[in-house]
Amino acid sequence: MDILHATDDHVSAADVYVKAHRINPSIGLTTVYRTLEMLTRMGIVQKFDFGDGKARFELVNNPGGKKHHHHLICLGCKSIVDYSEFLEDELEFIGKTQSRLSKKYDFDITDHSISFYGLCARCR
Amino acid sequence: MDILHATDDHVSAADVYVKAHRINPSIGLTTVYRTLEMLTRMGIVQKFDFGDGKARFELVNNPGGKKHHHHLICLGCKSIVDYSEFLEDELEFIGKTQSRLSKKYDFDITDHSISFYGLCARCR
DNA sequence: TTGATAATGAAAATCGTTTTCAATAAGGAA
DNA sequence: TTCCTTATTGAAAACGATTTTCATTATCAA
Repeated sequence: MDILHATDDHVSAADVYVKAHRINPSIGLTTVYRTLEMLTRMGIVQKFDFGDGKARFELVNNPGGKKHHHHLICLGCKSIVDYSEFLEDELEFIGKTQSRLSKKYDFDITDHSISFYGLCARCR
Repeated sequence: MDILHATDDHVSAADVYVKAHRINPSIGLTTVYRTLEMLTRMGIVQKFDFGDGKARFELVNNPGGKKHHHHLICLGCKSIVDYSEFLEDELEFIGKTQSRLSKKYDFDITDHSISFYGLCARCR
């Protein structure tokens, strides 16, 4: 958790492993996977899938830090930008849509994600 | 493409392979992957990642069929519901947000995806 | 018909992730 | 403390989706 806390990035299991291993070389990759899975199940960590074959992890509500946000994904270099602006509009739209969908499809909706895809300045 | 056209589902490469193989047993899995990748690059097929480890494919603008839609994903059984209702609200919200994000982050945004997560009736 | 190039499938390689398993650590009861 | 049961750990193996390699087969223009 210190490691997750110390970085803004969306880290992969391997990223965490490298950092953890640097601190304590006796830590194995398996433990990193197990711990990330547990933290995810506990709701402390959120697991993302950006489609590049490896999962990314991020602390939920990194205290004093990250809050609700979404992603802007560059299809060129696969870089990811977090954004958390314009959430008022989102709140309104999502709230409305979610309640309509819940009703119509009899789903108990607990979460959502919005991603925008495109090309960043460097990849254009 | 006939195979993709004949199903509403989000099929995996293996799904396509099984169906293709049934029609012509000389078709290999490699070719299925290669073809799906090509169609995706051509913009004819869209590749999705629902976080269950395998990619799903779907025809873009399945003529007379699928149009712009998003997904409702059950965290229990991993089933996926397409929805294409309430797009007027979405259009407004997405359009506004997209143009703001484009400007702020200097991104050339070409696409977006919205996913809702929760539990379907059977998994509750 | 020929020859160069493209497309194909089988098998091997890759890579992220999960499982197995033997070794070690923890923790409670005696 | 000592003993015993259970939990945690990491290395190595297994796994599964996808990609790469490579030799074979099609394609097609000259």
